Amino acid sequence: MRINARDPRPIFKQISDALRQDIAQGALPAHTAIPSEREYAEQLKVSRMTVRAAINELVQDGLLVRSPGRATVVAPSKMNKSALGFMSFTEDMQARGMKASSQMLKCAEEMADAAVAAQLGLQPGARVIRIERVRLADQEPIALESICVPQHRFPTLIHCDLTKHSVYDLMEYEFGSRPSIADESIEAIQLSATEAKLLHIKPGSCALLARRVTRDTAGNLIEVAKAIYRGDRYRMVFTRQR
Amino acid sequence: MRINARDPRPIFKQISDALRQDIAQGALPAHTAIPSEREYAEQLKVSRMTVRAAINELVQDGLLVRSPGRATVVAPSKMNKSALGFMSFTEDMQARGMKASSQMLKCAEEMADAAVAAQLGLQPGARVIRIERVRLADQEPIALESICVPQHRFPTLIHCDLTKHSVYDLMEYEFGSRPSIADESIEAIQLSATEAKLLHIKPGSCALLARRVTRDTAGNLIEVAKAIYRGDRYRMVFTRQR
DNA sequence: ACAATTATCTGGTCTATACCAGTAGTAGAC
DNA sequence: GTCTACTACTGGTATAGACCAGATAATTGT
Repeated sequence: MRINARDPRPIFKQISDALRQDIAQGALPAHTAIPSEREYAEQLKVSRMTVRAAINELVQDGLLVRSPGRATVVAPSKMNKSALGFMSFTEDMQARGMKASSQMLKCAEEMADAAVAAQLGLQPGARVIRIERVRLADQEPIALESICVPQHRFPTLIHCDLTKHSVYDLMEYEFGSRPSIADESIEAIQLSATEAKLLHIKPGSCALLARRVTRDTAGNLIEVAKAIYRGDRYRMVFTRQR
Repeated sequence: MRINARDPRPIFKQISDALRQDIAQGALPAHTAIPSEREYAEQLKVSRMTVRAAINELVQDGLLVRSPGRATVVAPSKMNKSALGFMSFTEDMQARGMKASSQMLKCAEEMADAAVAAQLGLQPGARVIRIERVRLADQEPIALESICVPQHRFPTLIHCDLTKHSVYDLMEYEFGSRPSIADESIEAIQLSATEAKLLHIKPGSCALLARRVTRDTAGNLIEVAKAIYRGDRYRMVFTRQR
């Protein structure tokens, strides 16, 4: 490896790119200790701070792990995967080895109220599709779900067979809009009489209220969702990284 | 703002924390240009590279945006919710513009029970440090928190001043173990009489129960935490990507 | 009044050096 | 042999300076 002065990339970028490639190609397997920062600096005839800038980039990306006093080593590949990800109810239950089904409460076009319009970036009164369902896992009611999507983006969604396909699958494969990133909030609430009845439990029981605003890969706002999960049957799990 | 030489945090961290707080509290609204790196350096009597390190952290977190030739500005608020990534209670409250404090219930070394030992990858009976606190936001009790860390990795943690520094900061800067990735689960529960009393609300009220197992950047298991948040005062927010 | 130049800002990169706190191997004391 | 003290390493932090390219504002020349 050598530094090329005519390369338009900054020096630290040349170093980090070369290192990144070595790791990707397996020339540096997991747990391998890379040469020390001072060694790199001397060998490449650059300052140690420049080498550090290069290594910092890869540490940030989770490809390298620093061990003060010891060395910097290539991260095990399991750490390289960003494990956080959100799922539709269908996927969620599938991951738990249960079968998801639904009981439709409402599926209709309507005018967006002010709150929903704002969350979806629409004019108040724009047309949206609202789908309300009781969600079941292995035939047992687990959650109440209400989702709202802009009508102009998914015009024929109300005519699709929602018992056969998950809404997310339809969004992606029928309308070319893949859910990609979501802002979510979770709080603990007490169930009202109506909600409790639909979930077959006592009014006043505890439940999780999850709200979600979803964007597709292009950054379009595609869904606002509200879901109420039985506190006695559902635990939400996820992975966070910082 | 001033640099405190007796603060265990490195200088760049003191600067970035102060800036982060200013942004969270609205002292620096979105699109505000912050002073130039050279200005900060001169005013705080530190090197420009140190200021850069602090600003880099916030740019990384999406709180600041650099504009070469112009200035560094506060990111628009929709971007700057330090959304993805997990946080300590202290950071969480800081992000909401509130002041975190604690009321210590327990801080002691003890034997790990089977469950905790398994989660931390220790032998049953290994020594752990348990810290139980009531967490307050702006003097109001919000959460009950119980964390458990392996004694061998943070041997002197019980002697640290936990009122001055967050446990995560101490882990990172006193013991060189930066929390990096966490498996978390959330459920809705009813408060017991004891819990309700500590939180100053009625027994049987709804609450969020969050459990967390945390690893540091090197992949070591460093913490199991359990936190109970008042349902009427706390909403957990985060961003998911898939 | 307008356009072109210049001076002075900004962040981006880089150097060379320094000291610290840990880790680990080794040489010497016992 | 075993233990301790030393030493040579590691990455972590910090300094003070330097030059670059792009953006901007001030100063020119016309």
